[in-house]
Amino acid sequence: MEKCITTLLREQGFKVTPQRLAIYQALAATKSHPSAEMIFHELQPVYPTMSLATVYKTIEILKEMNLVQVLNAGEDSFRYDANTESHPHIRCLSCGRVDDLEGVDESVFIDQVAGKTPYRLTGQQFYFYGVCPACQQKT
Amino acid sequence: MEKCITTLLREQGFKVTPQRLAIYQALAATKSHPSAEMIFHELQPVYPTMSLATVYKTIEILKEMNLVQVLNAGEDSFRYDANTESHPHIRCLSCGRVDDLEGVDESVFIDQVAGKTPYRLTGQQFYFYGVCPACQQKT
DNA sequence: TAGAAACAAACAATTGTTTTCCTTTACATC
DNA sequence: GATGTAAAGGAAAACAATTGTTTGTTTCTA
Repeated sequence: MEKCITTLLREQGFKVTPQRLAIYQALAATKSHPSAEMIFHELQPVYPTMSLATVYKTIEILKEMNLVQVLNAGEDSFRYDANTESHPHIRCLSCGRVDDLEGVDESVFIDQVAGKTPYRLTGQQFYFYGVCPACQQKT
Repeated sequence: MEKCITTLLREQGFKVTPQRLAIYQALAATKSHPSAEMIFHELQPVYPTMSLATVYKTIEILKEMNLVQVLNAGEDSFRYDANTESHPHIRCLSCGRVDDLEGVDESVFIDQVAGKTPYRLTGQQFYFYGVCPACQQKT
């Protein structure tokens, strides 16, 4: 995996730097869909000189290379996902966590839409909102 | 319709002002899902003293009263819709317009998700992306 | 290992949105 | 209809997320 991203960066003419590897690996290693801020704080202890701007710029590159997708789950900041496959997400309105929705087949729904709209479809994002199991217990 | 929103405002203890009526009606009269900025510019000629802050404050109230819903179609600003029913939207990646998706039945998909997730579902947003008919012709 | 190209970090600028604070307005009561 | 008061409007400043710009540093080729 590390070899992969290293190679990919080189192929696209980007330099391979520890910061870029760290940011990508932080994203690839979690399912928590962190924001730029969250990545920054996670890496801060290991890379004390890392700046938020570097996180944003690296994500920009990863986005360009199709190694991350951007989520916009109705919050005031973006979240990022190293799983670039289109898949639905769900956000807990109580604690704010964002999870993948597993085992859901969206293709039928997408096909239906593709057949009905005059647009030429290129992608989609599905966001569900609710209360996660942990927060349900709290109440 | 106008009587309706006037009454609703009063019932909730809000004052009825020309600005509030104008903002709600601008939203109710269009299917273009305008942003705060767009509403502001539309009303500017009629209410020269109207400020962007008033637009935001009024939208906040309308949101609270469930008279508008907020869209977050992956742009850098929010859009608003006086149709508060949950329904899928599609955005043109070329010109930026946001349309409703008509005649699409999302209930089967939602039911599927409700059955699979441990979350207690409260809502959802579906965003599709593509190229609108007008922009397809341009290319 | 030298040197050019690309980079990271600090800092500043932008942009959408919210807050502040003072003036004006809506509206219940007289 | 006049009036008092709480709420609303407006301008500007504040804010927060993100994006440029600059400058010294690092990577990697030759």
